[in-house]
Amino acid sequence: MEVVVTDGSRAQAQAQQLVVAELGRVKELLRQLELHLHEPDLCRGLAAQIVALTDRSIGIARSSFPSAAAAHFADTPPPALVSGTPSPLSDASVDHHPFTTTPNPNPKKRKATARWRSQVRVSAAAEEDGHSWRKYGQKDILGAKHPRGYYRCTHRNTQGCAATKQVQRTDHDSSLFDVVYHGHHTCNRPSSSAAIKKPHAAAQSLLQSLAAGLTVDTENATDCAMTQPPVAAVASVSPSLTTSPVASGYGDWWCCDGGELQEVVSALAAVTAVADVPEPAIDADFMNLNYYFEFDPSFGALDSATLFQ
DNA sequence: CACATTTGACCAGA
DNA sequence: TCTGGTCAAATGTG
Repeated sequence: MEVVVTDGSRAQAQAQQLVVAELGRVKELLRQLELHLHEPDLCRGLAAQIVALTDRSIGIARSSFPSAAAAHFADTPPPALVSGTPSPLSDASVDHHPFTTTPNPNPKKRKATARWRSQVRVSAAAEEDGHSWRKYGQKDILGAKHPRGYYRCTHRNTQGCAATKQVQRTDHDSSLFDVVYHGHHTCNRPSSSAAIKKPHAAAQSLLQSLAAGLTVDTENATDCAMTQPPVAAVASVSPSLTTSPVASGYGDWWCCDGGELQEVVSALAAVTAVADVPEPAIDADFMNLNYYFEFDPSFGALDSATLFQ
């Protein structure tokens, strides 16, 4: 599919037709899905097509009607892999406090977590991520086949490390896990090499290294420059990236693969004060995994003009 | 004995 | 009122 842009209104009209056509196909696929609910394999295939079509439609809408699309998709949940079906990942309580580890006055009250988080989908074999975790809870999640496990860093008490993660088997493939990380590790890991043994750990390491020295050169971001996570900056350039082949955006959620992650980080490095962008341990798994980021609108704007000037 | 996991209860927010 | 995140006592493991 290709949209030839001649002028703004005409291009928008063409895009509108494309979106309508795509949504029509989505509707038809949903009808088929409804008719074949008793056939799991067929359902999975149809669901994958629906996700892919929806992805394209959103991309068209966002590139052609940026303001309207931003408003409409602002609360869209994160996408699943194109090859899979969506899982019920919760975006329940996004904490917008900075990286505080202040004592919690109320022991039963939810603690503040770091404001950035990333999500990776990993195979069972790659679930180990080089960090030491201690499980502190498990919950059955409404609509999900598998319970969600809650983990915090083993060094939480000894070193005050506030990193946590949630691990949940995906509905459509129990050999895959959705892993949502909250906060950064501030603990000293026993072995740094362990962190780069697994592909998504390499991405975590990359982003955390970047976060440590990141200073975004915008007026609005100076207040939290020292601790501003790269994911926020990634999200803040979404208007450009969604119209380029670099990464796909879903409102306040982002998706890219390992190769795209490198491009995003490189683009960030060009407009930030990061002296050296670390080189992650790249392998085939790293490149093939999808990484999801959350957009935090409380961060200052770093627009496309700034990034690609 | 120290540390990790399990699991029911509690709590905040939607 | 319901749901998801966390706590903490009980239990398991080496």
